[in-house]
Amino acid sequence: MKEIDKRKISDIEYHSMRSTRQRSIILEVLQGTFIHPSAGWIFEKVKEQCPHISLGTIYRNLNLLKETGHIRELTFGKNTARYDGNVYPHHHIVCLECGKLEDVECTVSPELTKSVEEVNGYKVLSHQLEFSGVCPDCLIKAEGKKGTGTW
Amino acid sequence: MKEIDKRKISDIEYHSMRSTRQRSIILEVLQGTFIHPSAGWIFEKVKEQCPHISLGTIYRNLNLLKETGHIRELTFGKNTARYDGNVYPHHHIVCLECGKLEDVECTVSPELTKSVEEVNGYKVLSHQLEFSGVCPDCLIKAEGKKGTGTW
DNA sequence: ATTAATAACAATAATCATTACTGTTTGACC
DNA sequence: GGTCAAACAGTAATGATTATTGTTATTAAT
Repeated sequence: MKEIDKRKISDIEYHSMRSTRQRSIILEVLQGTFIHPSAGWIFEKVKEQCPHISLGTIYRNLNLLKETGHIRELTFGKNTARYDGNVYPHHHIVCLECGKLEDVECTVSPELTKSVEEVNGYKVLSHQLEFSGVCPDCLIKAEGKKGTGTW
Repeated sequence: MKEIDKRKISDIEYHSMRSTRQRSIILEVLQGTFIHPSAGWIFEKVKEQCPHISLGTIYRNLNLLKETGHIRELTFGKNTARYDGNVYPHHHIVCLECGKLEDVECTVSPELTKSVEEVNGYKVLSHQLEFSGVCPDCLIKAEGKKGTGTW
């Protein structure tokens, strides 16, 4: 087997994927937003640069990028899956009113994981902490409505 | 408004639901298992006592029971929803090999929630901590396979 | 540079959990 | 027992995601 010079190839290629225009645009779009978009949103956005792309391509590439560790897939409750270009470990909070999904800076103590492994006997590979509530914008709207008595 | 004598009516009735045979059986089945079953599993189980029940009734009642706080709905990743008759606050761990879903005894510190409220400005209403890994049974199976070199 | 092999593509059909609809039955209250 | 809304069974519809098919484009070797 021939030795590969890793310096010459892009991150995507190193992960044994071809470098395609569609794939690059999808990754760029996802890394250029903070809204943790859905596959549909990404589809619309990528179409601006690549009008003939199909939804299947979006899904196929999101799965590939997820498997190679370039992006994260977030599945919150029964809602449609959303994607995160930030793979640095972090958690999320979702607004129950408007569906907004934001990052949360906090850490689950490693002792907690260790205790779960001891008590339940599992090998713990990952954990996910999800908060849900009402975002500042929706809190203000609710306050306004209360004041005018429109509900 | 007439005063209701809460002692005379069941918990379900107090929550402004009729007491129906189907609904009672669904709740009983769910409270009588620890496996956190899916709607389909509940459907099969309830059919033993109620052969003509339809899947729509299962879903409609699971949603009603959830909304009235009798049960919890667990949505783990993209998997099908699973239900928990234990509404006492607790968290879960899922086995990535066999899909088993078990309870975990641990608490997320209230300070964490408070800090999220302060930093992100949300009113936090709930949180969910989900571990994933490999359960003891599947760990043993994997060990066995390694030994015999069958993979 | 040409070409062969194959990964990725667009378009579309299929899947599957869940929800909505329709006409019928049943429980709660008088 | 009669009334009537709620709940039912059965089934059709929905919608996100996945699979399929034939075509195109990228890589790597000649």
